[in-house]
Amino acid sequence: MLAGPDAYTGAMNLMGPGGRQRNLASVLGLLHRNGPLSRAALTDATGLNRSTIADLVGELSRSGIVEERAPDPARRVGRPSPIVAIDPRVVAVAVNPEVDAITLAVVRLDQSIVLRERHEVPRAPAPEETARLIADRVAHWRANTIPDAVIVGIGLAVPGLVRASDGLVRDAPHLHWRDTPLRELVEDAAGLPTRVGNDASLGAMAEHLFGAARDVGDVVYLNGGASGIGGGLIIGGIPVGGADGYAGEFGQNRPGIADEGDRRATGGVLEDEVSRARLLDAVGLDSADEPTLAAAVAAAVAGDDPDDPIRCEVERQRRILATALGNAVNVLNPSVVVLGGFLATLAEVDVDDLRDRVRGQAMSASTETLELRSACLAEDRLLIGAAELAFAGILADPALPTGAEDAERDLVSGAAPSSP
Amino acid sequence: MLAGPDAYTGAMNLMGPGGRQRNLASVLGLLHRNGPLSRAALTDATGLNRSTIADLVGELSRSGIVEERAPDPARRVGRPSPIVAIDPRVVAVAVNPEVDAITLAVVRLDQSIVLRERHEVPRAPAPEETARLIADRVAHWRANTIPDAVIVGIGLAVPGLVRASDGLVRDAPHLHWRDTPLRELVEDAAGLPTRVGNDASLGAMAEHLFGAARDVGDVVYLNGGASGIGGGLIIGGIPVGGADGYAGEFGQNRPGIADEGDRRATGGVLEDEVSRARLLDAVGLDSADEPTLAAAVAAAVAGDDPDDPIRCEVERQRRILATALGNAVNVLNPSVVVLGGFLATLAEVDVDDLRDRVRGQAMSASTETLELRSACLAEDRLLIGAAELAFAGILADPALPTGAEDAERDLVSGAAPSSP
DNA sequence: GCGGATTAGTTTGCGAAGACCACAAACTAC
DNA sequence: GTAGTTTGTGGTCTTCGCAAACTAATCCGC
Repeated sequence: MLAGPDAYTGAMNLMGPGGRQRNLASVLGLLHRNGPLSRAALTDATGLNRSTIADLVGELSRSGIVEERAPDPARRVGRPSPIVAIDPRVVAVAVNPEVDAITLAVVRLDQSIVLRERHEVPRAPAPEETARLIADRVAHWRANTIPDAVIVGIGLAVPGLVRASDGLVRDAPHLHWRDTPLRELVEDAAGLPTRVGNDASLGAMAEHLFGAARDVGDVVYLNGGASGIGGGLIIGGIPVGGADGYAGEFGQNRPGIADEGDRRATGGVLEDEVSRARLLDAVGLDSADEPTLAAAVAAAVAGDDPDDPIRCEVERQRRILATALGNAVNVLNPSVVVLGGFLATLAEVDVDDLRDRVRGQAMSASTETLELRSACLAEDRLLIGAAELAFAGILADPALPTGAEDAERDLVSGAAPSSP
Repeated sequence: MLAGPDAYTGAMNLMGPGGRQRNLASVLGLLHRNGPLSRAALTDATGLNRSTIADLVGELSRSGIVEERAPDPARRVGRPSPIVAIDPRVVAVAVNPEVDAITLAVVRLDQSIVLRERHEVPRAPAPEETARLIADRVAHWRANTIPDAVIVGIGLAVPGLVRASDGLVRDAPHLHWRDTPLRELVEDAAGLPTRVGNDASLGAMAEHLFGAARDVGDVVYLNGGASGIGGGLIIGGIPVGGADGYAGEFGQNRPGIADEGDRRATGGVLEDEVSRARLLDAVGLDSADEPTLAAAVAAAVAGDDPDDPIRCEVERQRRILATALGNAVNVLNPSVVVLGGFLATLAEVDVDDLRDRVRGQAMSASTETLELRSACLAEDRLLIGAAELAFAGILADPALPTGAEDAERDLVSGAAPSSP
């Protein structure tokens, strides 16, 4: 594009993300987080002018990112306002590779999950294998399952340390991945913009946006899984990665252990002391899903034998967990702590008691308004979090091309989707 | 203000802080953080157009917030660019009440300290006393010392828990203040916009902006004082307060203590185990300033007696400190940890060794790029932090009236400052 | 069921703000 | 001095959001 001396090149405003982009993002963000809203509601929420909202919605609609529906059967006086909703065709691919399986999903920008596939693998999958599987499945879906979808990108939730800047998996011990350029691998294989994140951090983001900590600005999230304890932080409404994206590794912390008799592991590392394996051991099971474990724990605690070994182990783990949470609360002053996995099981034995214990270990002021909650998105959590990574781009700058415009244009002109 | 049917009420853009305000703030922020810059440098740094920078600087200049100087004797080819600097008349009042004294200062928006006064008090000052002193001194300065200064507000650094939302001092144990509406008290007494913050958090902000962690986005700051250990966080370049503003209280944490023999206090609270008092005790002094203490510690460590009690105590505290730092690093993945007060003394015994110890206690990836640094702003730190609090308003929205315009107008018109 | 009240979409014009351009100014290097 | 470079300046143009006036669609009271 040659720009003559008098041509106004426009388009690129060097001011950076400002003005228009910002407003588009705020409208789209509202729809993304809150679900469908009337134009009137958008006007209210953004504080923008009616005409401006009309214009913004028009632009998003023309880009194929949102669609307008007839107003709800109005229950109020006045002219009914059309409902603006996210176009269901805008989706992301979410992937969660684990030791025993790779889970893939297609997640809509409106946060609903279109499809989910679990591919069992005999042993920990190699990165290349994972990339290939993703590419295959994406191609297959595009051709068959969701031909009219616009896939804006791929998000991966990896159980391990991930460098945020370039999607390099530094160390995922259970997958035996070390310094794996996963983002590059997947991007090359599937030909779609790809982002990689730590599973627990993405879980935190999902719980913050759509789960137990919805609309809460300062959240500490801790998840207890079979392989350890991971976590994530939301501070001031923003997911925290730290300098390299490794933030949130509560599992490696060494909390104080008040009673030396409570110590089981030599290092005093949280995830060695508070662990699902020890809990299973006490319960006398080799493996169990979370409800089974929870039931066994609940039964032991409900019994009246104060020396019940299950009960003792639960109490021991709760004591140490309380100290770890107290430390986190002192430093971060969150308003909600969300617990997932077996940590939720541990907490639910008696949430109020655990809260009191945390209060005993942290400053009173910080714990006054503190709430402990159990995570609530279950198996969708990581997929929603991973999708969120893929959506980050379009949410930050909805004007950026994603392919949705083309689909829209094709639709409008009645032509077949452009694929040479 | 009546707005006729065709009057453009303008001024308030419901878009919130956008466009103009943003650009003014970014120019002013650059000057505030970097010191004087040429207009060309501003153009570069902001990415804005030359003409836009001219306009913005013009507006700031007309408001009396910045001034333009003749270009530096140019050393480069091309037309020299005028230097834009912050007007030295724009100041804030910074206050740091302590048990034995109240320190007040007048700090320029360019971060230089115009004057500092230390008012010794026989016993912990009452809040009302503090407010009255501030009001008196401000009145005095206005009349005598700095008649042409424009005081944009008052910032207080309080050693205790401060609720960020309303400047309520929840608990400042050494001052015996509890649930004291300090912001209100000072605002009423002095008639100036007032902000209150925790001393350590403000120290963190100062070190981040102008000190040891300058230009570093993710910082953990820990300060060891006579009364305990306080701290502050900078995450993604933003000072972190948490839900209520109490974040950063590392001193109340309970880190793991690997060797039970290292335990001195029953609770295992960091600031009971790692404390200046215990260090002084080991050194055999009743009280000492930091250099004296540091010298004694250095001497003991330099000696070749491995059983030297000072050396042992230092090593013990370093072991526990390392665990506490490891915990913080795991959770926050900062790129720099800044240590102040006696914690700097402890660290400086052997910084590399302490770093290695932290590495041993935290995940390797997070500590790869980790740096431990000593704080460097000394006694100015809290005052600069407090002033920053007072400047927050003008920095966020330079267009907001501060009184600087009036001073400028008076100056230009040659009239005496308006004071009825 | 009809007119007023209410709420919200639509259209039009305006003003703010920043980008680009052409030109002038000020300096260095040769 | 002249050429080349960098930067300030002023004018024009585009974008974007707002206000105002109008219109549309609903509810409500009588």
